[in-house]
Amino acid sequence: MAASRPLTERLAVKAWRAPGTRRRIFSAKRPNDGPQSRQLYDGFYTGTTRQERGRSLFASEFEEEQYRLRQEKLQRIQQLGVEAGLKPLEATYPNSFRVTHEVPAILREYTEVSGEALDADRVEAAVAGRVMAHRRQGKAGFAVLQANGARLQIYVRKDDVGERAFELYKLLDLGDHIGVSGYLFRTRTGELTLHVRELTFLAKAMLALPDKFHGLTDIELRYRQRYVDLFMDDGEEIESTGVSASEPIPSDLSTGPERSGVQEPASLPVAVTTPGQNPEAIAASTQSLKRLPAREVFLKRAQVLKALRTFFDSRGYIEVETPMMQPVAGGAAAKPFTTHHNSMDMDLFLRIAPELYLKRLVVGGMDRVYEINRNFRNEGISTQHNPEFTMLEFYQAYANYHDLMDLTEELVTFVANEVNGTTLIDFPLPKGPRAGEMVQIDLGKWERLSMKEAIVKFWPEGFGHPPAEEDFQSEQAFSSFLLNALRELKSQYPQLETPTAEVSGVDIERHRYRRSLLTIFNGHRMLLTADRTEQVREVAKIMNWPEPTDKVLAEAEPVGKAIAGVFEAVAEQHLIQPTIIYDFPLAVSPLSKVKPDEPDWVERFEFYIGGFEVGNAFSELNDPEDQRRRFEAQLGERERGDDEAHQMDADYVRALAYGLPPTGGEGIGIDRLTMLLTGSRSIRDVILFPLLRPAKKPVLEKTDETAAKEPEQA
RNA sequence: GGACGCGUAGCUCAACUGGCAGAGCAUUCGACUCUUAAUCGACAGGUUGUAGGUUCGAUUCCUACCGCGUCCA
Repeated sequence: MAASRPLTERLAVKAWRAPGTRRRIFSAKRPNDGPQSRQLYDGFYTGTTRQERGRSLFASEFEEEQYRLRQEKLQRIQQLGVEAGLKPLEATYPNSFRVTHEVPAILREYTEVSGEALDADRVEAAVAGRVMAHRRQGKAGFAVLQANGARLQIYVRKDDVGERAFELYKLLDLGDHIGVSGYLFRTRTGELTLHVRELTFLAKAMLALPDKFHGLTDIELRYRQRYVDLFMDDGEEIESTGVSASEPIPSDLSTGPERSGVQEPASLPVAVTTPGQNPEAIAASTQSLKRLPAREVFLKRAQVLKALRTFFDSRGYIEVETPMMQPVAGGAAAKPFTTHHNSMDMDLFLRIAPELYLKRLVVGGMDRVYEINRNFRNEGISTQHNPEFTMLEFYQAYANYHDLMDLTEELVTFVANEVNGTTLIDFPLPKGPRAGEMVQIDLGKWERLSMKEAIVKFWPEGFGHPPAEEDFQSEQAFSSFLLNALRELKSQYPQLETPTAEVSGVDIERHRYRRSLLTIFNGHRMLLTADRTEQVREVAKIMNWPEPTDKVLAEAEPVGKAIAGVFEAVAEQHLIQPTIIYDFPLAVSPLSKVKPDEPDWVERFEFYIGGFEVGNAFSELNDPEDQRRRFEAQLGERERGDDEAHQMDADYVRALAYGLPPTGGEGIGIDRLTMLLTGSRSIRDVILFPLLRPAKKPVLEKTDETAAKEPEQA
């Protein structure tokens, strides 16, 4: 059958590119149409309605042409099938195919069996899969079938399958699904191959597969068309950051002797293949320097979930499901998504955390509960943030945060061993001054630091002395301390207020780091209470800033917020090996129980791995009066403009009034944990369908009517 | 929200200082009964993300916008 003339000749109309797309599309809604082009355009799909034209979209004429050609092939496949006695639909889209072996099972079972053994004792098999390679060689050919993530070569010879089946074989395209039966053998080069005797067509790929060697490398396309990514992606070498990996961070950023990450040998290929390791271990470590194929990542994700359930189920926890739509979005500091229930005429929020419901269950006598489910936060998107993400939360009555620290270490170690068979991971740091650097992390080795200790330990050089215990004691003390730090920095580093884009002759990374610290130490965060007017003025003077306005002066923050902010600025990025940071300021912890002897601090910890927060836990506040007061304080924060401040939840206070036993509770970000266990640099790599802006280019959606008509027009 | 980078054929990538937009894979046609990123021969495939500007001339320079990425906030 002759290829038809290019569509352009027939249609005399040019495709245009929709704004913001890389592809040319046909659409009835073409902007800026002149009368002439509109006329031509209207003639494009004769006999179809305007609406249908609007939906009849291909990436290009080329793709449309190809789609049509494959429809013609499908017709011929149908003919072949009908000649062989099949009904038309059985020939093109049969309902099933009975396999005797799964491809991965065949590979497992016969990988060690020699060609001679296979010839002597023939193994018959029927398998099915997607055609991923198609090599014709005159009256024979090899193809590669992929199923369940495994690939098996097949050998098709005209003499063996007959004229009709070989015609069918010639009509196959990459991406088609077929079933084959025959016997196993080894080729001259030793590859396990199925010698085909019968060939059954199962389904057609109407669109072209990506480059067979490179696959999809366009990150956007991998996320948007995950269905392609999943069967095409076979991983890739992680770009070598070997040079920066072995370089320590600039010396004036590393203060103490405790930069454990720096002193670790970088996990270069050379480093992992130390003598004495068995071959599998070497292979495994070498492999881990490759990005895992998408499919593998999501298989591991499933194993993570399974391991978590095993862990909790075996400890007497009950898995529960609590509302995702909540009248009050509580349990965390975050902006919620809003939705509306029509028949009840009621606004609802997608939950930002299950916390308050789970604690209600503990009130109800479910002493150990856990939930693994989605949370939704209406915030920015980054390599560690997706608007919907999966959270594990668990609560245990009669436990406190010390118990949970032990449990956390046990849990992470257990999951790592279940999923990877080891607690060692090679992980590309996703952010901070060492972003992109490969580090080796041992998920079985944990360090514990109080927040105060962490601030002292990671206090940067050039900012004066780190805070002393008494500096944390009062607002006044911490405020003066920060002020001195600022003075010190300014005296040591006069370029401080120069914008990063304008500095010259200094290390940009170092400069950026100082600037980012500055944002923590500066203006509004220095305003620890409303009565800081003089200090703010002094800061402004040091920094050559304009005289603070009343608005700035009014934006006072509690000292606890400033301490937590300083912790994030100086310490978080250094917490690469698993680290528990415990004892948080009360001001940032509206649901935690205070420490009995330090009323401004609460029994709470977060744990950090790879430079970011993975989990958060505390001894739960169970005094309803105290809880009510804290909600009210949060309302005050909210009125001051903090729309992440916690909302009042009167029913939760009521639940507490029935009596919550002393309880420890914890939340763990499953996506982030999965990132660590799969070596993924972005949260989008561990979420099947991460949120993206809708593509302007619609994915294929062609009406049957137009599709059927066109060949006839040719 | 800011800074930087990217956007060229279905896919993966070229195109020097502004000078005729090119290759591989895939597709189409042909050859080949042990190939494996098969090979060999031929054809076809493009409004260089969009809109404007500078220029004799723009994929290249400038502006705005769209999308994505990275870092920062």
